Amino acid sequence: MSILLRMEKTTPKTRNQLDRKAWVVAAIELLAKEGVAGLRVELLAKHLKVTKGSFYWHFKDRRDLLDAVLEHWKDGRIRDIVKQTRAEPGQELSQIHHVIDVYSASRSRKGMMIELAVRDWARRDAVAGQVVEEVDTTRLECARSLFLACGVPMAEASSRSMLLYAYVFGVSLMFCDRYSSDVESLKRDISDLIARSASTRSEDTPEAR
Amino acid sequence: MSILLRMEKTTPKTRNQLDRKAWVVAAIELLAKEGVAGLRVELLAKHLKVTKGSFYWHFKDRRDLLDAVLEHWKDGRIRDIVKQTRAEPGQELSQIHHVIDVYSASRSRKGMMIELAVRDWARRDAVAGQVVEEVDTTRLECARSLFLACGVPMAEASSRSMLLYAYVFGVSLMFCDRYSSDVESLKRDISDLIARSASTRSEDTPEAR
DNA sequence: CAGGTTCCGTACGGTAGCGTATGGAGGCAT
DNA sequence: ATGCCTCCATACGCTACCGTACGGAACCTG
Repeated sequence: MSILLRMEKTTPKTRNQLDRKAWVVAAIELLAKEGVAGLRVELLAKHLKVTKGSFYWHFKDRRDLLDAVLEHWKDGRIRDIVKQTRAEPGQELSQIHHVIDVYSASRSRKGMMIELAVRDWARRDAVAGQVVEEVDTTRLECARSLFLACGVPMAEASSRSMLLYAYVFGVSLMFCDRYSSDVESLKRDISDLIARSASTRSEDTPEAR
Repeated sequence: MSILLRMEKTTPKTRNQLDRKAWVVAAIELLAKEGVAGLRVELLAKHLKVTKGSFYWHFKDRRDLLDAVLEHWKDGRIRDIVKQTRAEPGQELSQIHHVIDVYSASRSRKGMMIELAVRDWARRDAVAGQVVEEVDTTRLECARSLFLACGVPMAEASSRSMLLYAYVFGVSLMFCDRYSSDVESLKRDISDLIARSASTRSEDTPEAR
């Protein structure tokens, strides 16, 4: 009966059957901690309390896993972007600040660790590079549209979008904790620097903050 | 005779004797290409046309090499910082733009590859983290003094310094080539955004570059 | 020239990781 | 119950790498 078949497929809790997604999720976890070079099959299997015999049933080889990781990450990121850059009319400026805040390393540390691991990976792997490029393009377009909605002209909206994402990635691999005593206010000031003209662009209050 | 001894020490061209520095230089080369995980003893020896028997005479183990690489990199970076942030009075603003320009990935690509490799390394290694922190602190202080010389108040000078370096590192691991048709003008605009208030801070010529 | 030192090659044991082959346990169908 | 299919364990060969032991060549010193 196909009904019973589907019931088993949808609730495989009776046995701890691993599927591709479970492997990919665990792989991303390990990727965040150890980097691509540390993403090894047997180590990953140990984390999942199984042997690699299971792995090579679900995946052709290690590269197959890596590709699946990239696809999974790309889909999740792109879904996240459109969710975080969707602003109510008039709320675009605060939404920009929100985006900067979300990516601020201290907040979602785990997500940033994955991000940095993937980006370092992308420096030497063409497939990863392609994925990062697609994610970047989507992010930059979404951020730019936010700036445009604030009245920022096109060229400057592009510049500020690039500055925004380059900053959040760059600051997450700096050690700014020891540099300033008050890191929070420092990051708030930088957030204002990146988004400033979006508020002062209304042709008045040049000194307003 | 100590004279002959020193002559041989200073001109060891007769034989291709390798010293620690030669190994470290080659190691940094490999580090830029493959990352820390790819910095392996036997592979490095092959690049130098010798065997690892030579390596283990000059170094206690692999970690000894890594520490030497970090020290060498740190010294070079700190020397470079003071050289590039030393501005003639009145030339501080253009010097800021120059610093941004130098770190712009397209220029000194190799140096940035090393930089990114070290920073990714520093995310998982305490010693590398300490080195990066020291370099960052020095860089931020030097950049801040440039902003201060432009008349920027203390808090904003700190913010803009952090923004500057976070940007140059962040943008170097993005793929902005496909995003904008004119990358050069885009980067120039961003450079202006980072340094802008330094010029408008003189309470006149708000439209001047 | 004899002896010591410096520097490097060779050979070895040991570990970790990739991928394959094969068997086996459990669920599912007839 | 029997056979098939799914999923995983075990065992194996292979490679790459680390670190050590030892030998030898080139050079210096006396």
